[in-house]
Amino acid sequence: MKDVISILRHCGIQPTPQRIAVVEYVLKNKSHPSADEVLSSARKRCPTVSRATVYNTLNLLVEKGLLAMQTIKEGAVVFDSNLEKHHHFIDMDTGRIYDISWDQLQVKGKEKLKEFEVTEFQVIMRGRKKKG
Amino acid sequence: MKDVISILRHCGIQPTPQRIAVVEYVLKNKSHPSADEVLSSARKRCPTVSRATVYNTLNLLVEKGLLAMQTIKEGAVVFDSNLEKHHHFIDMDTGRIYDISWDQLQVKGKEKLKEFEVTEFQVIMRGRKKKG
DNA sequence: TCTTATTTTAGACGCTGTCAAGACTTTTCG
DNA sequence: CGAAAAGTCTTGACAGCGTCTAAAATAAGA
Ligand SMILES: [Mn+2]
Ligand SMILES: [Mn+2]
Ligand SMILES: [Zn+2]
Ligand SMILES: [Zn+2]
Repeated sequence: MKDVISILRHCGIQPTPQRIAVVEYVLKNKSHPSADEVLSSARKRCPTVSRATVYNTLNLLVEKGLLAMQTIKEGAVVFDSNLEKHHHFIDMDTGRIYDISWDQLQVKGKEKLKEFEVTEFQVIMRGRKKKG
Repeated sequence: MKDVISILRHCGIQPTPQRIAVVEYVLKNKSHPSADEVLSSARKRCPTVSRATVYNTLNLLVEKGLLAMQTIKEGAVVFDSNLEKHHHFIDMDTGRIYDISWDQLQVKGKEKLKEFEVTEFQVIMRGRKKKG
C-alpha cells in the first residue's frame, strides 16, 4: 500500500500532521469507524487535533474518492476504506460491520424496475456472526 | 384497515389522544417519515403533543411490531408502516424513499456465507426516479 | 371520593455534524 | 531576507436528533 503522504500529495491535499493522523488511521482500517472513533484514534498520534479538522479531512477524502461513507447504522455515519463495490453484514449483537465481497451475492431484477434508474446498490444483511 | 383505537387496544396500549394522533399518521403513511415529520403532523390533530410523547409512541409501536424503523438515510432514522419484507430505492435528487416489493428482486448466495447467520436482509438502491 | 398507576410535558442533556472567526503555518515574491 | 498572501487548524458556537427526568396532568381502581 502506498504511503499516506504520497496519496495525499497525489490528490492535491497538503499532508499536514493532523491529516496524516486521520488518514493513516482511516485508510488502513477495515472496521468502518465513525467520525468519533477516527477522532479518538487520531488524537493518539496528534493529541491536539480538533473535531472540525477530523470532519474536514474525512469529507475531503470522500470528495476525492479515497473513502466511502455509509449510512447503515443508527446514530452516526460510518467511513469505509474499502472502495471496491461490496455488500455489508451487520452483527446485531456487537454492532460490527463486515464486508461481503461483491461476487458472493447475485442480485437479479433491477433491470425490470421500469420507473427507477439504479446507479448504485448494495445488499445489507443483519444477523449474527458465527463464532470461530 | 382496522381502526387505530382497536389496533392499540389489541396490543395493550392505551389509546390516548396523543397516541392516536401519532399512530393515525404514521401507520397510514407510505412515505417513510422521520420522527420530526411525525411530530409536525401529529400536532395538526393534537397541537400540544410533545416530542417525547412522539418518540415514546414510535418506539412503542416498533417494540410491538406495528412499525419498522429503517436507518437508510443520513441525519435521522425513518419509520416504515410497510411490514411486509421489501427493498428500498432512494431518489438521490429528492431524498424520497420508495418501496420495492420483495419479489421484484432475487438475491442469491446468502446460504454460501458460512461465517454469517443472516436473519434479515434487504437491497438498498440509489439513483433517480424516472419522471412520469 | 381518595388513592394509585399511567401518561404527558417541558426542559435538560449528550451526541453528531456544520460553520465562522481568528490564530497559526506555509508559500510567494519583492 | 522580510512582508504579504494563501492555506490550514483550532476553538467555540450552533442546530438537529434522540433520550431521560421530574413534575404536572390524566385515568383507573377501591
Ligand atoms: Mn460529513
Ligand atoms: Mn428511537
Ligand atoms: Zn464496507
Ligand atoms: Zn419501506
